[in-house]
Amino acid sequence: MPPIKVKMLETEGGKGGAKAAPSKRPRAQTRIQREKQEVILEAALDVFSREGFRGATIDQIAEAAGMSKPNLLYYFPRKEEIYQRLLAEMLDIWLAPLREIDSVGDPVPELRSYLRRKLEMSRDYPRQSRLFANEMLQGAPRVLEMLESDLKALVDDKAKVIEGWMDAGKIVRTDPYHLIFSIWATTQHYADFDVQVRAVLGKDRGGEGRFEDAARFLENLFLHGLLPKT
Amino acid sequence: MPPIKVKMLETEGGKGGAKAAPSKRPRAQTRIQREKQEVILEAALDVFSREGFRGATIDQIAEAAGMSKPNLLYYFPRKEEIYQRLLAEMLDIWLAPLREIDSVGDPVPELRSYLRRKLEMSRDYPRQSRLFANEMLQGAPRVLEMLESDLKALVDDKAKVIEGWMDAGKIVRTDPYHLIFSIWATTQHYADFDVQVRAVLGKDRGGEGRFEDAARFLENLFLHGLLPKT
DNA sequence: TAACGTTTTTTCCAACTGGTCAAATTTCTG
DNA sequence: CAGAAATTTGACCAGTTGGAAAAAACGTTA
Repeated sequence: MPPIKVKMLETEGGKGGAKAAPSKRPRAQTRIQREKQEVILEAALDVFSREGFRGATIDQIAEAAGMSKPNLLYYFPRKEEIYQRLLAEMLDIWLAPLREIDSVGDPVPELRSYLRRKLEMSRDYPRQSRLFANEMLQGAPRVLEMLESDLKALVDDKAKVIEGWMDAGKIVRTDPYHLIFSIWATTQHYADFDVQVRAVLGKDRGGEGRFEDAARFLENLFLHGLLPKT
Repeated sequence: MPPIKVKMLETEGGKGGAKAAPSKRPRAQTRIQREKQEVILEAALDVFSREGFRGATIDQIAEAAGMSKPNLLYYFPRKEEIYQRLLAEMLDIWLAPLREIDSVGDPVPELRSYLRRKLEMSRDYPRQSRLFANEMLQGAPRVLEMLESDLKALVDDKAKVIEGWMDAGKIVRTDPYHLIFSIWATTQHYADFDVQVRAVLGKDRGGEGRFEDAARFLENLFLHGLLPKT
């Protein structure tokens, strides 16, 4: 499956320093270039995921990256470019777990591992989750197209897989789309609403253990629900 | 229970036009004052819920409210004030459903109606939900305190109610906190990630009917889970 | 080490930002 | 209707913003 594309403004394919060498010949990327770009993206993820696109400033990002604003702009000539790059990178890893859902597998281990993987993503990549959430809140101006095409296609596909499980009587007949939504919602909640979760759980239960608790809870919820088996 | 307080910068208690009448006597609010403030808050909700605090500009809000920037500032001298007012108003209605959960009731209708009410809020007040989500993504700088005190207390209380149900064998023994989180997450998802939901469901299923479908699905999920009763 | 390409810094700019202020206009009240 | 109070407007301001330009500093390699 091809990597997800956010309409990108030609992110400086590798001219060797954005503004240099007009039409001479595309040089390979320097070590410094790779490193600094990494640092910048890292810092930008921090800022964008907190403030959203409009709320974030190049100065903030530059400061977080430990360099001057013009220096940063040397590597990424536009704010928009950094953001879109992060978004695209993000969407790719973010949807990987869903892609892995396999029709041949049994639903129980399959769903269980999907839940777990999504929860692990929330634990290990919370900023990416928040970046995406921010974009959604703004109405997804930059990814709407891809949601309607790529994402929809992917979910349609997996919904069919789930329906297959229902046909085989392996799981209860229900709406596969809303099932997927609820898995997204419950797992991403731990990244996007992390502050709230910690605040409510309090000092004692708000530590790393919360993810284990959440995993156990969600597994039970999705498999058995709340009512005792009569 | 007292209304939730966000530390507010004295939102102009009613001096009758923010800058007027220094120390004369607090006049009652004019009709125009009430009306315009309403219009402004309405417009501000639109903008803040999309762009977040930093991303929103007074100009945008003024334009959406159909007035000039200085005119808007006549009613709310600070951007921060508008935002905090919205936040406080919002938290109050937002938590109402949770407050209503009753210990004497039976868990099934009680949880069912909580789910429904929360989902209705997502349908009827999506902007408020997104406003709150935006605040959470930013790390809840303005409401963290109240989350740690008021909200925690409220959830602690309701968690006890739920535990009572477990003790009585009415529902399966599980973590009441994560149960509440998952109800929040699943229901608010339909407001916060509305674009995504619509995009994935497509034109045909993305209409208003999606809330009925979601309600049915969530009810089943929370009560019975996915595995067929053996 | 000289020459060249890369990286960084300094300076600058026009547009936008939140907000002020006084004057002009409108609305209300007696 | 007159006068006072409330509302609206236009001009303005200092600080911030995204970004351009050019020069200075640095690194590499012939």
